[in-house]
Amino acid sequence: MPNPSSAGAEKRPRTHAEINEYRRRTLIEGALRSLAERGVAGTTVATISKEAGASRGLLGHYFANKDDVMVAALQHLFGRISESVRGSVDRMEGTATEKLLAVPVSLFAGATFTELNRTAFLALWHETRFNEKVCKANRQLYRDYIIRMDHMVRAAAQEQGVKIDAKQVALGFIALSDGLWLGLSIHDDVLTGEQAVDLCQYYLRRELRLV
Amino acid sequence: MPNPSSAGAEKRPRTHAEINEYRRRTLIEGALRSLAERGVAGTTVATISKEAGASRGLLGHYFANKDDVMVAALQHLFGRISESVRGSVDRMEGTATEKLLAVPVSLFAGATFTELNRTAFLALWHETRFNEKVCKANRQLYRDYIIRMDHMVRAAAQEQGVKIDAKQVALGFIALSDGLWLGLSIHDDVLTGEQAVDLCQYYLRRELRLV
DNA sequence: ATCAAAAAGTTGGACGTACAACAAATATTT
DNA sequence: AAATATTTGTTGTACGTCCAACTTTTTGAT
Repeated sequence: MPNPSSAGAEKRPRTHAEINEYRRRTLIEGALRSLAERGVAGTTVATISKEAGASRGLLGHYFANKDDVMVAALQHLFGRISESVRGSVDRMEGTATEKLLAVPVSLFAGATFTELNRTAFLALWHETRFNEKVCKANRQLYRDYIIRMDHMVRAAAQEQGVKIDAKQVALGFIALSDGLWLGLSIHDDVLTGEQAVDLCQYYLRRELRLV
Repeated sequence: MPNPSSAGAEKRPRTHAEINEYRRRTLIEGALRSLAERGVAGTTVATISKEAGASRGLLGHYFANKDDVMVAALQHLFGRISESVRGSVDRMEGTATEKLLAVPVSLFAGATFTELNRTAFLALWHETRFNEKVCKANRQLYRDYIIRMDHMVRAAAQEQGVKIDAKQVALGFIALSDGLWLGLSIHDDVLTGEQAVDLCQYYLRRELRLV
């Protein structure tokens, strides 16, 4: 009964290629849901499979072991967020500065800044400390993320005609937004998404001498 | 044989009061070491007890269950860091502004910013999502932390004669430093402790109109 | 001050549960 | 019919909690 809990109405895949893609994806999404709902310690082959609407044994057919599922889950989650941000930034028309300031908006927008994403991300960040493969994957993803932010900051700085250490500003922004992401996921009462966006934009404006 | 791995030379406690304090402390420290070395999923009653130099059954004598150990571990860790920062700030002579700028220095100093502290903290932050008691304890600790930072920011702002939203600045600083704490614990190659201090101080100086 | 009874600290094993990984059998696609 | 997908049962390990036996400290009557 391939009918994962939250996937909703998806027509059943028929060809081997379709099945393969479908199972991989639903198992990964099941892993993320399980991580978000039950945490690292509570996530087992059984919970992942159940969330994915598959049997226990099927996980072994698509992944060598549980650790590999975690790696795929991190890449999937990071990729989803990254694409969402990049998509909404690329789609918009405006100056490099405006695009840079749109990043935090997208980062803390409803579709991205969900309970599932936040909690799963925290779980996988924890996982990086004890799973070498997850750690390596995360390093690579962050390297690319830093480079992308560095480019955006540099373009905006050039546009504003200010000389700044773009790398440093990019790292500061990433640290700030990560802190807000994880902090907010714990203290819903202390800070709203809007405040988080404000703090990030304020930080960037400051660095670009716009305030 | 009450001889915890890393506690070193401590004379064996004799009185019930001493024993009680000693066991509680070493069990909590054992839990933190286990969390840092093995993570949430790898930390069991057996690993905690082993790190503490006690038998498995003893944990049940001092704590109702494993979850309660986690709560105590979070309070212990947070308290240790908090006292370290507060101690080094209170001890120094200087203006309110200088004291505020000393916070990030203390936060990223060798004694506090250790692999053990970082990894254990990340593990316990993850734990907050799935352990109601840990979550509540963390909320209270952060509430106090925010209030303390808010006071320090307010004092520094008054000293500099600038009007700022102290709460907002405090939250921004906490998010930034948390992001750097956790980010750095994952990417040792990207950022040094000095850079983290610079970023935090720069942020605060900016808000105080010192740059 | 002495010393036995009480209290507190401590241990390692037992129990039931649940895990990841494997294997053999069945169903579906090619 | 061959290959691939999928399920269910099995295996050995390890978990948290409980518990009965044992040791050390404390108490209090003398």
